[in-house]
Amino acid sequence: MIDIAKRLKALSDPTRLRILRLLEDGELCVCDVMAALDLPQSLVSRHLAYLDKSGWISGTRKGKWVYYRLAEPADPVQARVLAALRETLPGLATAREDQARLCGHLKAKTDAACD
Amino acid sequence: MIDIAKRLKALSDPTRLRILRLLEDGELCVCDVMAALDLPQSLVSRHLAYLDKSGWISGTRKGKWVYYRLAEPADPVQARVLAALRETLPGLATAREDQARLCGHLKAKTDAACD
DNA sequence: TGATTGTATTCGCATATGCGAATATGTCAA
DNA sequence: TTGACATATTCGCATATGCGAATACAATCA
Repeated sequence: MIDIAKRLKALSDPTRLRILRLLEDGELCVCDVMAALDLPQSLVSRHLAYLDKSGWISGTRKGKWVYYRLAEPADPVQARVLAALRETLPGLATAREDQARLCGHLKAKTDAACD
Repeated sequence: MIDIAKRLKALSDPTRLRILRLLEDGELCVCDVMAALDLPQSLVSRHLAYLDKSGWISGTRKGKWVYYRLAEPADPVQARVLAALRETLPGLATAREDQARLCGHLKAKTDAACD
């Protein structure tokens, strides 16, 4: 019971929901998330660490960068909640703004297209 | 985003998950919940008020008693999370202990059978 | 090696949260 | 009305949380 509560507690913050939303489209490094959310580095790093510790995402270092991606759900609650978020978050205004900022950032960085 | 976060925050506490679990089987008054959880009245009342305000349950007064039941889900996230909890919580040891205490309490109170 | 860039952690402080104890409110019955 | 009972709220305090600023750590490159 405590475990489930702790895992859900990680989602009780808008910033962390925004991060999960972003990672639904694929892995991102910390600086990408910073740009998308327009938040300072230490804050983003802490939120990522929180999501990591609570089992929602996992990060792997590649050179100087640490890339975070969604983790494999560890139990049915987590899997279902993820599905529910996937269904609902993209429609929210905040999520679309984040997406737009991320898009601009990635374009400037890699000159790649974005959706 | 904030709304979803707030709603999920209500689930970030083991006691409130235990309450939701109990109410999955039907409505209960505050004193029933107290007996099932073996927790003091003011604490139980506050947790119930929290779940009520955040849209997970709703209470109606019947004479001296206030009966709480699960609320109708207000959005897909809530509906899916509820389904996930329904699937997972009953298997946990804490939930079964709560259930046993509730059973004893109801038996003493109404002399009815319990499952 | 030192410098630079990306990320993580620590520190300090303001604010939020959780809880028991006490008190208030609400309802009914006599 | 008063008293008894069920529930809600308030108060006070200890603990937890969130955040910016600063600092530490890690990896790459000159």
